[in-house]
Order: sequence, then C-alpha cells, then structure tokens
Amino acid sequence: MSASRTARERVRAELIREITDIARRHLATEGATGLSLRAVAREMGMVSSAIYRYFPSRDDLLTALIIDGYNALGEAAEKADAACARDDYTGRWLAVCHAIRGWALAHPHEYALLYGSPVPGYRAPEDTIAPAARDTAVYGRILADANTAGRLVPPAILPEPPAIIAPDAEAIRMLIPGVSDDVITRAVTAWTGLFGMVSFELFGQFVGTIDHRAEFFEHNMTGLARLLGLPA
Amino acid sequence: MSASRTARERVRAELIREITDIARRHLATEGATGLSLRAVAREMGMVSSAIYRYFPSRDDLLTALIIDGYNALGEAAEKADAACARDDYTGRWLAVCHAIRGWALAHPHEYALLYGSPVPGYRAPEDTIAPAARDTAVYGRILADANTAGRLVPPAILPEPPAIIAPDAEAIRMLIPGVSDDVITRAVTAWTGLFGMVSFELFGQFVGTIDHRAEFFEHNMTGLARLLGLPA
DNA sequence: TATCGTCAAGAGCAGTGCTCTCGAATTCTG
DNA sequence: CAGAATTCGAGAGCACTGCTCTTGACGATA
Repeated sequence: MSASRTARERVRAELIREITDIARRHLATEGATGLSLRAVAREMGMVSSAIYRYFPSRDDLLTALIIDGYNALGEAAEKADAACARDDYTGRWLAVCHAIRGWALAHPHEYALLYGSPVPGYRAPEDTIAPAARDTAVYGRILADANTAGRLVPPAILPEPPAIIAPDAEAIRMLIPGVSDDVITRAVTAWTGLFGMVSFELFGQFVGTIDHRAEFFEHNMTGLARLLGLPA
Repeated sequence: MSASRTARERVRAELIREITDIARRHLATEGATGLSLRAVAREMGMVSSAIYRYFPSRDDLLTALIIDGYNALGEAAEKADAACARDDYTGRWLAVCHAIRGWALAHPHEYALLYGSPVPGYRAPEDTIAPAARDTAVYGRILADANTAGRLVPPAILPEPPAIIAPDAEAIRMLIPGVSDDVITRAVTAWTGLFGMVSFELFGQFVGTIDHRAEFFEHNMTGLARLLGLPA
C-alpha cells in the first residue's frame, strides 16, 4: 500500500520541484517582488489556483527559495574551504570570501533575498535558521582550526571588549570554540565586513567610485584576515 | 503675472509635499512594496488617476522618497559630527556611526530603501547620487581632518594595496583629500563594515545570537577606528 | 465495485499600476 | 476684458496580482 502511496507522493514531490525550479528562474530574472504564482502556474500549463495545492501561499514558496539559497551559498562556501590545504587558514578564509562574493554576483536576486531588505510582510519561519548558519559554520571552523593550531594571533591594536557582551560572545563561541571574547568580536567585524562589502557592490553603492572590485575586495578581505590575526 | 503663476505652482508644490508626506508614512509602516499610489490618493481624498499629475509613476514617487531619505540620513550624520569637538576625531567617527545606526533603527524601511536590495525594475536616476554622498562626505572630512592634523596613524598590520586599485583610490580621494592609498582602502573597509553591521542588525541576521547590539556595535566601530589609525 | 481523498479547473473578490477621455477650472494672451 | 490654451480632477477601463470557494473528475482504498 505504501507503494501506491509513494507513487502519489512522488508525482507530488516532482511537481513541487518543478514549481520551485521555475520560481527560482523567475526570481533570478524578475527579483523577489516580480515572482508571481500565476506566472509560474502559467508556465507549467496549470491554472493559478492549482499551485495552492502545493504552496499554500506566496510566502511559502518564497521560504522554499530562501532555504534553497542558504543551502546553495553554504555549499559554495564549504566547497571553497574544502579545496584548500587544511593548515592554510588565511587561504581558506579568502577562498570562502571569494566563494560568497562569487555566488552573490552569480545569483544577485537570491542573495538579495537572503541578505538584503526583508520582504515586507514576510516573516522568516524557523526552517530557515539552520540552513542560514551553514556558511557561518564554515567560517567558524576555519577560525577554530587556526586557533587550536596556535596560528591565530590577533594584533594588539584593539581595546578589550566590554564585559556586557560576554553572553553574546558565549553564544557565538558555539561556532568558534575555544577563542577569546576579543577574537569573537573581531570575527563579527570581519564577517559583517565581508557581507557589507558584497552588499555594497551588489546593491550599487560602488557604482562610479570603485571599478576594480575584485582586487579591492581581495585586498580588504586580506586586511580583515590580518585584523583577525590570521597568518600573513 | 509671476504672482498668479506661482499661485498655481504653490498649490502644486504643496500637494506634492503632502503626497510625499503620506507616502513616507505609508512607507514607514508598510515598506516599499506596500507603498500604493491608490492608497495615498485615497487618503488624500483624491481619485487614483489624479496622483499621476504629480508623479508620473510609482518609481518617481519612490525616487522622491529615496532622495529625502539620503538627505535625512546625511543630515543626521552632519549634526552628530557637528556636535563633537573638531579635534576629537575618534569621537566624531563614533558619533557618525551611532547617528547612522540610530537613524536606521528609527526608519528601518527607509534605510532598507537606501541600502537594502534595490527595488526590482527600479533604476536609480542621477538625482539620487548627490544626496547619497552626503554622509560619506561627513566621513571623508573626519578622516581628512585627522590626517592633516597628523592624528591618523594606521597600524602597520596590512599589506600595501595592489597598484591596480590606484585609479579607484584616486576617485575616492576626492572625499578624503591628502591620504594614501593604504588609508583609502582602510576607509572603505571601515565604511562597508559600518553599513554591514547596521544592515545585519536591521535585516535580522543577529536575531538569536547578539542581544547587546548597541554595545557590540560600539566596540566594533571602535575597532574599525583603530584599524583606520584614529587615536585611542 | 463503491467510497473517499486528492486534484485541476473555473469563477470571483479585492486590490494594484497605469492609460484614456471628458468636462471644469484656471491661467495666459490678444 | 474676452477668448484661447493649459492644467486639473474625476471616472471608466485594461491587465495584472494573491487568494478563496465551489464543482466535477480521477484514482487509490476497502
């Protein structure tokens, strides 16, 4: 009986996959607000109301795309990290930076969906949290590895972090075990700096000022690596 | 004759102001995609088509709001800077950081319009470029002042910027006259780091990890000040 | 074979941006 | 000052959106 049941479920899963594929294509060309359930249905040769059998609302379809996006970005980061020598910590950091930037440039609308302004009226459900942490997990592992190898030596140019942020640091330490609060605040600085730079480039803030964006990015990420205390 | 002419123009200008005011209120509550010309017209007791006499399209209304937003943010930065002692360069930088973060937290949807994902199908016209540079002008002045006073001493922990970014640095030097290419790349790092942190906080990336956001922000901006070479 | 759940289709509601036309008011001109 | 020209608000209408509800058909299950 489960055979016939899975038969139904299989065609259902296949349809869901087809919907998300088309939706992702529309998202890539039109952007988030241009994503229309009716247009997706039209392309599938379906009537619009039929889509609602598979996605109860537009937001649910958006959620599926967001989860896919986080996973794709996380996978890109993982692959870039895996291609480096394990003890080349700076190289791993830079590889992840370039992977994230590269993915963002290749999928601007998807990146905007993940790290841009939240879609109004849309509230990210719990399901998106786990995949969202996939790239930061890669990042944390690099820093933790460098730290345990004794290769994370932050330059003493910063004041000590205030004691009040200790609980926050404790939470972040789950991703970067073994490091000091000082390293954790530096890690947040570098991480936000990375995405700040990618977002500025992608959202047009560099138009007219910075042309050699890859080189500028590379240099700045190297600088953040130094601030983190990664070896030169 | 110019009196009667300005009579018409005056009521026209007044109506435009009223439209943008209502639109800004709607934007603040509903967000950019929730901004509806018909809703604005309804609130004005106008019929929807009449709005098009004043704003040829929704994008034009959006452009007006964007320009207003850049000016409001720039003014907040200017005021924060002006309230500091001229030779307290670190204090001025921190004041501008907090002003920008404060404005962003107070006007999240407007901030998203300026620094979030670009509205799909919307192309920023030339008119937005000048107001957009208002806050960066404040920033550049602080660094230039510190530099001419000999109080900008960047710690020697970074490699030299590659020669290929020299033309970009030259363009940016218009905002921060007199500084080296090295300082310019650091300035970009700090500036993108500032907005990266504000965007992360505003767009929900810190939910569940960082709770003491003001303190975390303050500490990280202080760190970026050190990286810039501003005095302790 | 009869039943029951799943599904696509269609109509319909309320809303959107935007265009067009048509009178009325207002401004400019002779 | 009268007539011409311009500007403006109102209304209807087009094509589109997300979403709901009902209807009828198909296929799996007992």
